[in-house]
Amino acid sequence: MAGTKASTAAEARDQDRRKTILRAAVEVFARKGYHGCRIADVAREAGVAYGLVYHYFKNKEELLQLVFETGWGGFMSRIRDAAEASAPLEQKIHRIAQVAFEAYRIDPRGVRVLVLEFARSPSTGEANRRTAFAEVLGVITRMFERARARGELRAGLEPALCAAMLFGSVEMSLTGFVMGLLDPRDSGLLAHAQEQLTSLFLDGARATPEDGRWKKDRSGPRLKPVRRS
Amino acid sequence: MAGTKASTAAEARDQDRRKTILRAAVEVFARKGYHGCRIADVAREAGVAYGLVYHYFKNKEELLQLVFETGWGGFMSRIRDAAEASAPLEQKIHRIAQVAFEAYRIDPRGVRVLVLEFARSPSTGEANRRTAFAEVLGVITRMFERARARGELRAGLEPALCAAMLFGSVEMSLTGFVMGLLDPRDSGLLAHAQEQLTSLFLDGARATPEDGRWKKDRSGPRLKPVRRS
DNA sequence: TCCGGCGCTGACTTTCGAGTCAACGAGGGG
DNA sequence: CCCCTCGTTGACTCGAAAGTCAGCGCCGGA
Repeated sequence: MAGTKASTAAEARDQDRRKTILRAAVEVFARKGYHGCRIADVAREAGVAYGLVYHYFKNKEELLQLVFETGWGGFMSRIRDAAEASAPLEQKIHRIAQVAFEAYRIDPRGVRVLVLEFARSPSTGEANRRTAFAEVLGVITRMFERARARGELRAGLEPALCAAMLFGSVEMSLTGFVMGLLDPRDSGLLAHAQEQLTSLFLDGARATPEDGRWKKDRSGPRLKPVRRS
Repeated sequence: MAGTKASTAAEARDQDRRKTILRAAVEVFARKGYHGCRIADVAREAGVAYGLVYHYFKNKEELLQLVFETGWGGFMSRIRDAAEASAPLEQKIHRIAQVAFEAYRIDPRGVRVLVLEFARSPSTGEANRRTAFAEVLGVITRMFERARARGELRAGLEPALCAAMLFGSVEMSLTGFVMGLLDPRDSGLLAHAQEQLTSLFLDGARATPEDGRWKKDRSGPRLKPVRRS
C-alpha cells in the first residue's frame, strides 16, 4: 500500500530527526553540563530550529530524561547480563568491569554524561538518579547474594556493601578517566584498569607473602611497626 | 581599648550572622539540591531578609562555594591526616573509612551535600569538583605509592587505580546510606561498613579455603565449574 | 502549473529568580 | 533627648531561558 509505505517512510524520517536531536542533546550535555545545556544550544548543534525541539519532545525535562534513559538503559542491560550470567563470581566481576571500561573506550562522551552529569546532578529532582542507583546496586547485590549462597564470597561480607564497593570502584575509576585525572594513554592504563579492578576486588590490595621479604599473617597482630621514610 | 573591644564584638556578631546564613544554606542545599536552592529560601531558613544575604556574601556563587569549601575542607584534612600518618597501610585505610562513616553519623546532611550535590555552578562548579577529586585522589594515590615502596602493596597494582577504587568504594557506600538504599539501622550496618570496607579492600571478596568445602587456589584455573541453582 | 497540508521556523511571551537600592529604625554617642 | 550611623529590609529591576504560535515554504498530488 502506498499510504502505508509513505507513512512508514515518514515515520522513519521522524525517528531520524528525533535521533539527531537526541544525539545533539548528548553532545551539548556532555560539553556544557546540566546547567549549560540550553535548548537553543541543542537546536543549533542539531542544525534545526529552536521550535522543532518542542515538536519532537514535550519539554526540556523529557528530552534530558530520554538522553539519560537511552544511555543508562544500554549500560544497565549489559551490567545485568554480566551479573545474572551463570558463571563464577570472578568472571562476572570481570565482565562488569569490562562493560564499564569498554563503554568508555567506545563512547567517552556518553559515559561522561552518565557518570558526571546524571550520577551527580538532580535532573528530575532526585527520583531518577535514585532509581538508577537502586537498580544497579540491586542487581549487583543479588549477584553477591547468590555468590554467597554458593560459597564464592568470603564469610562476613554483606552483599549490599559489596555491591556499593564494586560499583563505586567502577564509577570512580571512570570518573578519573573522564576528568582526565587518570590518563587512558598512560601505558594502557585503561586496559590495565579492568584487570586490576577484578583482581583487587577479589584478592585485595594487601601484599602477599611472596611480594616482600616478610611473611604476612592475615590473622596476625594488626599493628606492625613500619619504618618512616 | 573601647574602640577595639566594640569592633571586636561587632566582628563577632558579623561572624555569627555569616555562620547562621551559611548553616541555612547547607540546610536548604541538602534539602532541595542545587536547583531548588534559592537565595530566598536560604534567607527564610536563616530568618533574615533577602537582601541581607548579599550583605554578607558577594553572590550565590560565593555562598555555595563557601558551603562546599567548608565541608570539603574539613573532610579533606581528616582524610589527609589518615593517609599521611606513619602507620601500616591497613590502619590508614581503616582510618579513611572511619573518617567517612563517622562524618555521616555526625552530619548526614553535610555529607549529603558533599556526596550528592557537590557544589555545581555554571562557571566554577566543574573546576571545583575536578579540583576536589584531584585532591583526594592525589593524596590517596601518594599513600599507595608509599605503601608500594614499602612492600605493603600487592605487586602489579597501580596506585592511582587503587586510589580511585578505595575512594569510589567509600563514596558509593555513603551514597547508598544517604539515598536510603542502605539502611544504617539495619543491624548496625553503618558500623559494619567501615570494617568490611577495610577488610574487603585489603583481602578481597573471594572465599578463602576455610570458607567452603573446596580448596581454592588463587593461581589455579580461572574457570571453575559452578552448579546452576 | 496550481493547490493544500504539514514539517518547520524563529520572534514573541511568560516565567522566574538573581542581584539592587532607597528607605527604615534600633541604639549608641553627643 | 535628639540625631546619625549602619545593619537591615523587601519591593523592584533586569536578564536569561523555557515554552508558544502564527505563518512560511517545500513537496506531493491533481
